[in-house]
Amino acid sequence: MKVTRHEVLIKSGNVPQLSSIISEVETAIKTVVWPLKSDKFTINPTPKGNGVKPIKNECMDHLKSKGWELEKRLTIKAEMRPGPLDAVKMVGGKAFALEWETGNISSSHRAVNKMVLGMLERAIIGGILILPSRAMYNYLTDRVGNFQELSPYFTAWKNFNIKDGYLAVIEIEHDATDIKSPLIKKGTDGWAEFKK
Amino acid sequence: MKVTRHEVLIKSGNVPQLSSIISEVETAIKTVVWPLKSDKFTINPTPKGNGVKPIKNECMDHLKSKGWELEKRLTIKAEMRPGPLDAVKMVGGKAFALEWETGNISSSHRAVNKMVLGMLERAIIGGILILPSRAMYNYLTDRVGNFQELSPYFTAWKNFNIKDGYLAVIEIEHDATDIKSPLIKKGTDGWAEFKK
DNA sequence: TATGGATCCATA
DNA sequence: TATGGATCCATA
Repeated sequence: MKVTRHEVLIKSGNVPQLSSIISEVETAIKTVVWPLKSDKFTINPTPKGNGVKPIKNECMDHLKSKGWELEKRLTIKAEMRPGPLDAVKMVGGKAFALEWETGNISSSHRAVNKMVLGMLERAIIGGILILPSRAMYNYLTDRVGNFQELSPYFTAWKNFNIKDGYLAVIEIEHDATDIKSPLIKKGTDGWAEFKK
Repeated sequence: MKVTRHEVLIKSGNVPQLSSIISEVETAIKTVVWPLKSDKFTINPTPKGNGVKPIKNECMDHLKSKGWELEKRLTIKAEMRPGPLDAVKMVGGKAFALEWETGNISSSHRAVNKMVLGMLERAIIGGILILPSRAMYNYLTDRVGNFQELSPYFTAWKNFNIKDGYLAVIEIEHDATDIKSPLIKKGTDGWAEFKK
């Protein structure tokens, strides 16, 4: 998998180990391949043909090996019963959050809103959201989050006044297309195939 | 239908005819009944049993009679191909937006983000989002937008610095429950077909 | 019960 | 093709 864009929405004050966090995340993205055991990510270019759930697994495994905690629950606000974040790294006593968006595009809005809220409440020091490019989106489950569709909203999120924090959105894309590459199965079947 | 809460997120500067807009919207909400032709909204209290699509129709019809334009497309930003807003009223040469949320809760995040963006870009002078209460939500399609689940994010949206504008979220609820009231019919989106 | 999906629909 | 939605799933 390759990184095609890295858009910074908020960067201010002091964020411990920021450059190594960014480096770890981008390196982890590049470890993601398809089919499994191959040396790059080759997607079957069937429109809306591929499921999304298993795609992020190798990235998360790599981050875990670098000290990130997976499926970590953080208390963002007292009245929220928080769902887990995909990955969290503790840096200088503070939490840095990573989300690899595989839900609907509207869910991407919630993901960014949650990271902003977390920074305002000082529950996290920063966050990164990973989204497919529009080119990749065309081969995935209809209406999943994608960089292009979220991008008009970037100017709004840039308005937040955060003292110390970092917020970015990373666009990813397959390395190649091949009609002979297996479709990523949808639903729980895809997960089962990944685990074999 | 009744209005159970009206939470103001942004109120600043000058918004033409604001009090009459609020009054029209709240009056329109109260015209919504179920079953049709009855005098109040009586919901069948089957958990997740009722569809959401037809609920807002009477409210929109009432607003249309008060000069609101329905399913109106506004250019929020140049690079967006905008979807329609549920209802828009022109006041003092400016557009005031109304959305009655019937999608997934994550879609409610997008709806508010869009109104904030519209105010920052000065494409709209204000906006109101209408959401079911948690009590009503329990009888509707699973995971639809609801006031309680969105409320932890209100503090984030209150941070925006808008010169002239109004942004609010209104919570609505059925007037009564009755197991003999007809279920509101569901469509075939999402997993509905898959299940068959 | 609560939260974050994962999927397909309708329509301009 | 692009956008907003509507529906049910998985799991703590």
